[in-house]
Amino acid sequence: MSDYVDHEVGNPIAIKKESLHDQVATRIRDLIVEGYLEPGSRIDEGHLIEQLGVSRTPFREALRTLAAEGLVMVRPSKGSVVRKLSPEDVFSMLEVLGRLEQLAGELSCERATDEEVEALVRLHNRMLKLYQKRDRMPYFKLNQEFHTGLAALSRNPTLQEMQNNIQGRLKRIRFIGNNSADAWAAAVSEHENMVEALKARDGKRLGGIMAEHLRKTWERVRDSI
Amino acid sequence: MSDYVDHEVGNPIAIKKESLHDQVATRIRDLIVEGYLEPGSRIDEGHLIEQLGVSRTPFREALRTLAAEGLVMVRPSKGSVVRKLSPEDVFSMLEVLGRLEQLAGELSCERATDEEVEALVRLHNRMLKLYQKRDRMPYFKLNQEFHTGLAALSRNPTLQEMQNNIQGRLKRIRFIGNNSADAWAAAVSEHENMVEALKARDGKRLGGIMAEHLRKTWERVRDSI
DNA sequence: CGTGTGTATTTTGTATACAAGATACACCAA
DNA sequence: TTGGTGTATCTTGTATACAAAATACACACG
Repeated sequence: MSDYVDHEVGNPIAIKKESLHDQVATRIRDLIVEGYLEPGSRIDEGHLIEQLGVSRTPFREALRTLAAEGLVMVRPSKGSVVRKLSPEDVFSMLEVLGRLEQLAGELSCERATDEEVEALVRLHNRMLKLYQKRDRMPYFKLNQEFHTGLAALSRNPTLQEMQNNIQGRLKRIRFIGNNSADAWAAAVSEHENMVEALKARDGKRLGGIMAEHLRKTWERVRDSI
Repeated sequence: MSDYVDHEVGNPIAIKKESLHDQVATRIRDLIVEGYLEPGSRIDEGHLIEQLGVSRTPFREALRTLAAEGLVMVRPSKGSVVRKLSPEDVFSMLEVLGRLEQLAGELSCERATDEEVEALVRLHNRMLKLYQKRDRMPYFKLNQEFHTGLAALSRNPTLQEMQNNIQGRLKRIRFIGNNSADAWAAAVSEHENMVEALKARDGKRLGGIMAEHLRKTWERVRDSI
């Protein structure tokens, strides 16, 4: 989740000291997303703390927050495993995510400033360029940013947090989900529609597009699970 | 969040050994909900571990999960505080919760068995009896159960998890928010409508009622924040 | 051979120790 | 008095030590 740790936001002077705990959590999150830690596999504490060069205390604390985020499972006295997502899990996440982004779409149209809308349009244009070059990885990253960005325009912190959480859990799946050329093209065209609706500030329409987009996302990833 | 800790569900033989960590987390959660730990106040580690009779290790792990759940804020090197909800926070949570329960309503009508529907109706009837006696506290508890129960009928674990998380954060607010007699009556009547729609398996209608119910909940609690 | 039982080894859970940082406070100077 | 500086004290962060499980494994017995 958004992990309520105060990071002195908006203070450029204060040097940010991230606790080992946080660093470790971020690190493991990455390891999971990038597939170095396989879903279902045990997390070898002894091995990892050696690799990371930290003691068990911050490491285990990190595991606890990752458990609360739903990325790992802690089995009492039996160690932790990277959580494995069943197709049903993924489906349920996309079902919820669809509604959340639908709401985000509706609210953004009401609450975003013109500047924010423009910024998102520019982001979209960068995505288009990447699509033309079929530059998958950077496209993927910007895509995440686009969805996060839209959620931010909703001015609803809870919505952002929940969206962020689900997105985090799905990242790995989508990361490997090498959707076909067709699917990619379809997704891009859906994004076109989003941007149009957002510019027109047509919340209902944008919401509908978001819901539909996520519904189709399921079809695009279902086979890669 | 649902705190991915394996509790050997569905195994009546295995004696459940809850780790200190989990017990402490539950305990602190209760302390927060019941108001023994005030929002905004610092969590005195030294004092609490003494009261609880545990060492710092499991205690601090518990704090981490509570932070991830959004109940506590950890300020690096400065200790933790019980998270304080601004009216905007509460509003944003209800905004999201409204959508989630709307979805829950829609899905339940499609996916619940007749038995499950009947069980929820019975729960509703018990609530009615409590309402007639104006027995606030037990009513409140059953109300939570009702909403949780409806979410369960959606067969969507992610939805249940998110709903549970938000409900947990709001518990304290709604707990103290002693709505007026009118407000209570209105809520009861809304519940009547829910049950009707559920029995008729009219998902769209139930969804609408849920969304509206949560919107009105905001009006019912806004002043008690 | 397979199965079970007891023991050794590893892993996990919790407590404690130590270090580093933050806070409180007293004392001095203007 | 007020403001600032240095020191003492208390809190927090991290590492380690110890205890309790769980797992692996070897050996005996059927």
